[in-house]
Amino acid sequence: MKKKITEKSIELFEKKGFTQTSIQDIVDELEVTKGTFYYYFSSKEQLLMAIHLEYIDDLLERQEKIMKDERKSSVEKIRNVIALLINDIKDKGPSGRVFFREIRHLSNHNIGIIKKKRNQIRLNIEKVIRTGMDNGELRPNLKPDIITFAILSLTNYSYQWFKPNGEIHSDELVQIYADVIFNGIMEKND
Amino acid sequence: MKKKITEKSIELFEKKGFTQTSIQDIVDELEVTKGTFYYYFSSKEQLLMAIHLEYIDDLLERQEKIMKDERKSSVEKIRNVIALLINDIKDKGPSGRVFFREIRHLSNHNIGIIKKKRNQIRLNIEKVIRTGMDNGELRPNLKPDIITFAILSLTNYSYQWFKPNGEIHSDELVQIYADVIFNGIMEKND
Amino acid sequence: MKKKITEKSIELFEKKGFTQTSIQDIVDELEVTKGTFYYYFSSKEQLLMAIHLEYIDDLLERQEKIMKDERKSSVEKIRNVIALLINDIKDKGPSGRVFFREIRHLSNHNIGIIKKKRNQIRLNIEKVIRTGMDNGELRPNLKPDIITFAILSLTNYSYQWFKPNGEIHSDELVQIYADVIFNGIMEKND
Amino acid sequence: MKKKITEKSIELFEKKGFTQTSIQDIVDELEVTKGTFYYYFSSKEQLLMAIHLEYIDDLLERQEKIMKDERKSSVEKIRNVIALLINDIKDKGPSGRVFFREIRHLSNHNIGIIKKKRNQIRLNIEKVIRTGMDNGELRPNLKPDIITFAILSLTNYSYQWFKPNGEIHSDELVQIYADVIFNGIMEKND
DNA sequence: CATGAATGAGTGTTCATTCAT
DNA sequence: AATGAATGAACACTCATTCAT
Repeated sequence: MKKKITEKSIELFEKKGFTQTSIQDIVDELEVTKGTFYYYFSSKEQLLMAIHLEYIDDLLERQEKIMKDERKSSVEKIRNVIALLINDIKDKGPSGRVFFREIRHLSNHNIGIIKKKRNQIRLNIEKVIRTGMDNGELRPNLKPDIITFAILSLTNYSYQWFKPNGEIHSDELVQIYADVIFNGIMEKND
Repeated sequence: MKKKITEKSIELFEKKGFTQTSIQDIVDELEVTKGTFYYYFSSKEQLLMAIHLEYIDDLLERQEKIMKDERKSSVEKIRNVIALLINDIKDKGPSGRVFFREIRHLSNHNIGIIKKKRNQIRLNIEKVIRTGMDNGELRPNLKPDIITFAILSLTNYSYQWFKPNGEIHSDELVQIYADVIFNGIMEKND
Repeated sequence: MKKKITEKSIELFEKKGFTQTSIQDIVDELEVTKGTFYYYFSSKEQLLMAIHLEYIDDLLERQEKIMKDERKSSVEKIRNVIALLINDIKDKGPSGRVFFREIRHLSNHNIGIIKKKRNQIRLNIEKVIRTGMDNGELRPNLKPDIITFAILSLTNYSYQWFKPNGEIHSDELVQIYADVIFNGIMEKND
Repeated sequence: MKKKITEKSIELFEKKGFTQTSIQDIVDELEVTKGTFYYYFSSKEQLLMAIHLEYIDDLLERQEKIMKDERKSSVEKIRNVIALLINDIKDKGPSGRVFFREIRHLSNHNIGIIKKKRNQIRLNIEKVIRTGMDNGELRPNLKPDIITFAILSLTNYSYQWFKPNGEIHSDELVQIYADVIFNGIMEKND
């Protein structure tokens, strides 16, 4: 039941937004009553927090698996992380959108917890960029923090427009984005 | 007074979000009454629409001024548009954030109007990319629509993290982002 | 202007009801502002009272003209009064409907004034019925007060369903109603 | 509680009118809160509709019981219907008054539903008049539709003035009204 | 585990009225 | 004679939350 509530909530939060979705809406769709909801969650915010935690913990775990793989070059790791973040939108689209949009409705305390984990993801990318700069895979004059933001912008903003079942496939998008990031769009005349 | 209401609303919408900001909050801060608000705006949504229109119309106008300048190369135009979009966040930060976050609270009809203008901005970028590809400034094998999304991701997502008064100056950010987009981050070994 | 306000108000009060019609609605239709309204009327209720007074005073005056005519029999007078009340709906339909429906929105003091005049109309009918009973025109065993209510029911309720431009003409309605009142509907077997 | 709300609402709607009665007024009198009201009724209009439906359905049902009674002559049926309608005002006075006065505040859709049932009552009377004309109980030259309006005028308008605990008893009123309708008020000279 | 009745604070909105100009 | 800005009290309605059963 807890699982069912979470899933239906994600669906509704994505469609109508957190504030616009009432507990009543959620329990109506599940054909239970409000009492049931409050048996499993102590508040609407706690439900939102659960959704956020599940999303970010899973993502972080999978990212760190990539990061720890010593057989991969820095470039490969970056490419893998881009793939991870883009594919997440394909596979867990609604919860991703909820994650990016509704964090504001958490309490300050909970926002802190989530942001810490989000920062961890960012710092992991920054670190691999630094490594790549040091070992000659990447240009030596980059600002790793800004480059990290550039990568996260590409991936995170894609939830705003990327339709997983649309014309372009997520694998193709990953390839194009990686190509832009690594090679740029300008014609090289040498 | 209409101006004062709009400005205070943008400030509050940015801080607390559209739904979390009540008309009461707005008029309390201005030390007027709700009647005054409704003398100037027929509804809360109409106020939000006014904010959106003002933002997008100004942006579109300035973009088209760049696009029409025949002395500029495609690369220059792209660089100028990146600068335009990034600097907007510096100069009109709060309304930009409201613009990107609260569009959902407009009616479908109004969303349509805004999206049409937003699409125009996107299509203008796409067009200049195509021109650059045709005249040899840009690599010939690009997907202009996706590249456009990449550029918009960089600029639009920056409102999420870029602090205009922080360590990094907006001009510097523009330069780095343009460098990434044009040249990529990978070291060229030739 | 005062006349214009009154007329437009009657029109709107009939269409939407007194409470549902705002001062704003009235002045919008006349393309003036609320200030203008309050220059001519001190309150919304005073406007309603003016409408009521105009209606009832005119009606009462015309009824008393009928009553004082010594050449008319009682039966003729009753028939004339029925015609007067029915035709009023044809000629001054909207204000009649406002009169019958919106009196409740007057203050107690004003309701008293109107009801006094309305009672006068009723008592005038009652008196002519008594006269008719005394002089043998009408059956001697009637209750004049109840008969009066019967007559007023027929005429006053007609505003609820009678459409002046519909199939039946008001003259015909008067004739049928007078026939019912005077002769009844039962077949006489003698 | 639903019953209590309905009853108190009828009482208040009758005293002050639908528009002039706020939900707050209703719940204050019952010493509950607005939330309770909205737990039982989804809107103020829905409450009004419930009142209307209860009134008209009961009336229609009782009328049709009279109409189907084959032992009764047409004249008897008409007399019974007059008694039914008049007594309803005695027994369910307030809801009758609400019924006749506040229908306008229903939505068009709901007005349609109620009017259909109201028309059924009217058509049932019209039919029995036609039968009476055919079988010689009533004068053959009547207009059944207008006569029906006459009867309904007498009964329906009585809510405007008839006080069940006043001088005159409802049985007496029925008798007088039936006498007027059947025999008229004019002295027959034969 | 789950229900359903009830709460109470809050929301956007309306509107008759006032008043300086 | 008319305007337009402003008021403030009221209104229908919403909703997260509580709690006895």
